[in-house]
Amino acid sequence: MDQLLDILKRNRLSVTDGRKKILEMFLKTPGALAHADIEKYTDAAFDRVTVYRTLQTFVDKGIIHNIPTSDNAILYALCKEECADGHHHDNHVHFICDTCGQTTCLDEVTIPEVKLPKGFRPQFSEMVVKGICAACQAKQ
Amino acid sequence: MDQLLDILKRNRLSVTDGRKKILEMFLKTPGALAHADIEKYTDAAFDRVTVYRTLQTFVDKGIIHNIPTSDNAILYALCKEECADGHHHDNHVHFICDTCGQTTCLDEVTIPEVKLPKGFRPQFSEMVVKGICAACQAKQ
DNA sequence: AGCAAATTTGCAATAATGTTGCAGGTTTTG
DNA sequence: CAAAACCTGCAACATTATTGCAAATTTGCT
Ligand SMILES: [Mn+2]
Ligand SMILES: [Mn+2]
Ligand SMILES: [Zn+2]
Ligand SMILES: [Zn+2]
Repeated sequence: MDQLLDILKRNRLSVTDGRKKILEMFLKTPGALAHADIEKYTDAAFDRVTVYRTLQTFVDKGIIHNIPTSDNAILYALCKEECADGHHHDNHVHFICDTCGQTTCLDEVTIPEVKLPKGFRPQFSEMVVKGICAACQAKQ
Repeated sequence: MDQLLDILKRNRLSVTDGRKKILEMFLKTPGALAHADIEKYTDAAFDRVTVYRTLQTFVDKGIIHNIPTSDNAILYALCKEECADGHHHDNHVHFICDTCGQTTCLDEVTIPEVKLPKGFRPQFSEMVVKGICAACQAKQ
């Protein structure tokens, strides 16, 4: 069975055109996507509201995770196998390229633990590194 | 001289009611603030636009820095002495409490370096830890 | 295939958030 | 104190996000 359908079925989601198209986009794209990217790619074939709801559904199901940023953009990227239904395990570093603007999941780079001041109990960490990505570096 | 005036003078900013009030709020607050917090605290005495512009000015001058989040809120917190005019040096970890919602600058906790895949050149890192803060832990 | 139930979508309305130009007001400079 | 520099508030506009509800689609079942 198609990977796309497999993911939707596994998460007990109805298979609809919008979900297929949006999920397809995530499977094809190496980096992260913002709401705006999806609207552009799908050529506004789906209502904005549908895109919002689809992204939220995918996050809830553990199909995609979001990436913290300092500006006001919410970015999303595909989760690996281990995430499921409300339990995310995306403890990898994210890289944002200053040159091309692309955000990459560095799945093989684990977020290091840090020693916190007395009394703080950590549960989950996020780390974003900015700089120049491998692709842009190679073009120099 | 008052700390408040000192900071404004040092950054060659006109001393206005709005800037005094907003800066005062940052000096008093242990955690981070969002635009909405400031509007609430100042009781809408200043126009929204003025608040936006004041925050932007403070960021430009290196008086405050912003903090990455996964949702759509931009948070701001005071910078330490070393930041100035467009050159931020806030390489500390931020902590977001799941219980009280407060975001804290852990100034003494430095963001660790990570080994990136071949070709990636890092320039700047951000790290956010979520969990239960010292204050909330103590109340248990 | 055909039908009923469950789910999803699009539309419209509304809210929240952020940006810009400009005239009038305030602060600074000397 | 006066002129210059700077800052603020208003209005208008733009973008982004949320909600309720009816129509459309998908699913589960015969
Ligand atoms: Mn990721
Ligand atoms: Mn900080
Ligand atoms: Zn790049
Ligand atoms: Zn707390």
